[in-house]
Amino acid sequence: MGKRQRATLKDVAKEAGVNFTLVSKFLTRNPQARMTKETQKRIEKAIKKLNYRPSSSARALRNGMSKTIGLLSGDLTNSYRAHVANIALIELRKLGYQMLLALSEGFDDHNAVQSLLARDIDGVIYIGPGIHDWKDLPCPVIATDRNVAGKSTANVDFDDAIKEALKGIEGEVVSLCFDESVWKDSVERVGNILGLKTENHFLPFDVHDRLAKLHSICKKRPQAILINGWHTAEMLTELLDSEGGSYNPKVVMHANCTGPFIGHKRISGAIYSSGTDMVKRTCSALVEIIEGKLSEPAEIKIPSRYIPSDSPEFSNLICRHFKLT
Amino acid sequence: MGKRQRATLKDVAKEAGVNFTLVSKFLTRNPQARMTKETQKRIEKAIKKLNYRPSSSARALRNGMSKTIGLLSGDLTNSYRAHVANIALIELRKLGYQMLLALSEGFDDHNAVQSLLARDIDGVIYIGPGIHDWKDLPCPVIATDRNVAGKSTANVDFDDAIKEALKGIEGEVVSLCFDESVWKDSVERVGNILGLKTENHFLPFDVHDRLAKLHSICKKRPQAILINGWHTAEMLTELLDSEGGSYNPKVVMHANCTGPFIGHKRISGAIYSSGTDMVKRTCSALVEIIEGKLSEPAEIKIPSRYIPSDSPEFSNLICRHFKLT
DNA sequence: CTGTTAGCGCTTTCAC
DNA sequence: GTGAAAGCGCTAACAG
Repeated sequence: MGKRQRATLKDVAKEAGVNFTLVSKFLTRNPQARMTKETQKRIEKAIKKLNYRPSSSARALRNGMSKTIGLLSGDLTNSYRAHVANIALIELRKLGYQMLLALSEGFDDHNAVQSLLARDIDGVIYIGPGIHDWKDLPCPVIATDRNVAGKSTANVDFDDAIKEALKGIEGEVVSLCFDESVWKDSVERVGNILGLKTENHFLPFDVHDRLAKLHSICKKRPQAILINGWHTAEMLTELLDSEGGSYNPKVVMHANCTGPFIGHKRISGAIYSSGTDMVKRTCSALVEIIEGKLSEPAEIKIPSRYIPSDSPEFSNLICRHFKLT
Repeated sequence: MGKRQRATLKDVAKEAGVNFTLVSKFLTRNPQARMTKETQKRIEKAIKKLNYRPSSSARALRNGMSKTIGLLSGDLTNSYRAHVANIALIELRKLGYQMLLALSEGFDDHNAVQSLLARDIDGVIYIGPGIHDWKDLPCPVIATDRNVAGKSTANVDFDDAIKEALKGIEGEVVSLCFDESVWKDSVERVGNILGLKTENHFLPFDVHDRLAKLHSICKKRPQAILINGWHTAEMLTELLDSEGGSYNPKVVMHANCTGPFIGHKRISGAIYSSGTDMVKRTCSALVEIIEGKLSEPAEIKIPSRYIPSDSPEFSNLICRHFKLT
């Protein structure tokens, strides 16, 4: 099966009684050929009649670009990633690009990268969990929440928000994040400026190990705990609860989404940045790079700010369902 | 910028000192050209050295197929769809196909269909919410949980399971589903066989309206309520709870996933079918159709069976996190 | 304003 | 065993 026999340019041209290149020029709005209204009409009619659609393969071959962007992601079962994919898809379509999906397996990007390279993608958005192969991708890449030499990034600018969050803190500050996040650098920078003792811990991916890590951190009783990663924030607040209120650090988390989790009394505030905005800007920056309007590597900064939990704005982040804001 | 300058067949051929068609034959394992080991070695080396990757656009153009399948889906924010997309992606890759994603907007498939058609996809998997344009897709299509004239489908075979679920029922049976589901037909068929009075109601998509619908149904006090759609099952059980136990119908729901919702005491049992299996078979059937190994339209039947809530097996379906089984 | 031509990278007969 | 040549559908220079 499968022999579509779609109409081609030549079919359309024959139908319209013109040369097929003229049809091409019509389609691409080539200014070199402003044909008579009469001709245009005929071409339009022929296109409609034959239900003609240009072959993207032929165009890709000819133009050297496929108007397709690869989303290199981890498991979509993770609702954060599903949201990102969703927004990216909509945004890319607006920009005239298709989205090809590829999933890393565990932390291994290798196969996913290969499957993307096998197609002639014009660029890659990286929201995967891995850290290796993707640096070698022979096309523009933009990654979120991580620093990568020579590649474009879209990172939240945490500095001012963290500074605000740490106001009034004088004791020890512990920060928690995954090791690819720019969060750690930000906490360090701000800690230096404020003259605070900060300590960063990378979170094990395994939930069991992570809980153990949280336990050991709580034992040291830091005055403030900064968390990048809402799942971990949930775990921490549950842990603090189970200890019965004897230890009450200032807990600040990063939120670029709404969720039920944020409602927890243990959280003193959120460092808020817009997840939707991040994805949108990631998409548009990538497209601009591809189209030569922006030079690579680009460094997109997503603004953030501190929202204390007693501010009315905070309640906007509380919502029964997880959702990027 | 984008000028990749990837190596082509000719580059490889020059490097290996052979004709470029020979390289092509090497790549495609063309039996017509079983070259000397020596030549093979040289070609292999050249490919590696130049980091050659075939141009999929050129191949697509030449071969008339792109080895790409479109997933026409609704919003991925819905975790059921995200799971399906996830599994489909993995499955399709195993089968040598890429996945292009397109999202319907609301119930409108139009733009999504167009964006898919614009690319030279070989086939479409339909898990969208819409009902219109997709019938006209000029390529093999397989849809899940709905009947469509002339197109392939992968539907759960509910009959036996429903028969089992209705054992012992003598009063009125009400069935609930979305209007595209094959669930309704199955309930009708089984009702006829068992000589039961069955009544089907289509569920409004809007949650508010749906709740009203459930209210009106409960007023009539049917002896059994069959639900296809776990979200609605949740709503119903909550509703029954709020009525304080005065009305206790036999509630049976369809489950092709695990979830916390199933734990509810109100549910007498689940009609179980494997969601993962459904997606996998959908993918492989579509690929077989595309490759001419299966004639279209294919009708895939996914088995199901009734699992009463007091059976030990039922507890396997109860899980904190939603997941396709 | 419209047509001619070359060629993107690849596969596939068909010769040698 | 290997190579020559045609052509998939399209675009863009270049002629007319």
